[in-house]
Amino acid sequence: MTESKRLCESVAFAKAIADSTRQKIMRYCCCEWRSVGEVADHMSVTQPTVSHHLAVLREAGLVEIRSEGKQTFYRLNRERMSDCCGELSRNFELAGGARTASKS
Amino acid sequence: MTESKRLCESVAFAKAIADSTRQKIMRYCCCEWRSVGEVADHMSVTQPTVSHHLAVLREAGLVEIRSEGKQTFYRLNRERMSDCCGELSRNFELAGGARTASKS
DNA sequence: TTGACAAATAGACGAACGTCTATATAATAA
DNA sequence: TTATTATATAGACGTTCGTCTATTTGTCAA
Repeated sequence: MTESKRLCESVAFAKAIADSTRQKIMRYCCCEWRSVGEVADHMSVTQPTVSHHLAVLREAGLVEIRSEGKQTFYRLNRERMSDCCGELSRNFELAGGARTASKS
Repeated sequence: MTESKRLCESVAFAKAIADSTRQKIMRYCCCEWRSVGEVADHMSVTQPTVSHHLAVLREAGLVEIRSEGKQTFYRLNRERMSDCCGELSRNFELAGGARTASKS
């Protein structure tokens, strides 16, 4: 993979997480499956706004999705998160990169 | 430090690196001191635009500065970069966090 | 099928952002 | 001092982004 491609992916990752509402959602969905309604109740924005942010995270591959009846559950994709953090580190030649990322 | 404060810092970090021009600058200044003019010559944007981006990176603590005569040299602050990546990992409970970050 | 509920989508609106040109500031040389 | 060079700042302009309300889509129960 070329360097510019790698930078491009790191930029996409950074853009996806560069919002406080989204990071709050990520934190809330870090370790448990959460329905859209649950997330909206937990925060100070409307349900469509939550849906919008979840879509941004989904397009960045940062959340996993599971449907059940009328509800849709989201959970942070921690492996992806780890990979992205590792790539970020590697792009700027930090000492050894992040611990959990290895495949390139 | 509170969780919301931690999230806030991760958001600020993400915003600072969430631009392709800035990441190109960071990459170019990763391992060598570079003057503003050098950076501008290396890229496809004007000198004031480079100055603007360097100011954003400076305010986020992501570059170090050194003045010499008329010139100003910038270099990526890799330790800070490492700390921010580590904090990002820790905020979302990745397995162990980044390798190089430990103090909290 | 109809009604109720959950989530997604559409469209509007203001704020924030990236870039530019023009200009100001600072340091050196003549 | 004046001219020159390097960088920063100011202000304008178009684009992207986050949020909202209104509506649509999808799923289940009666």
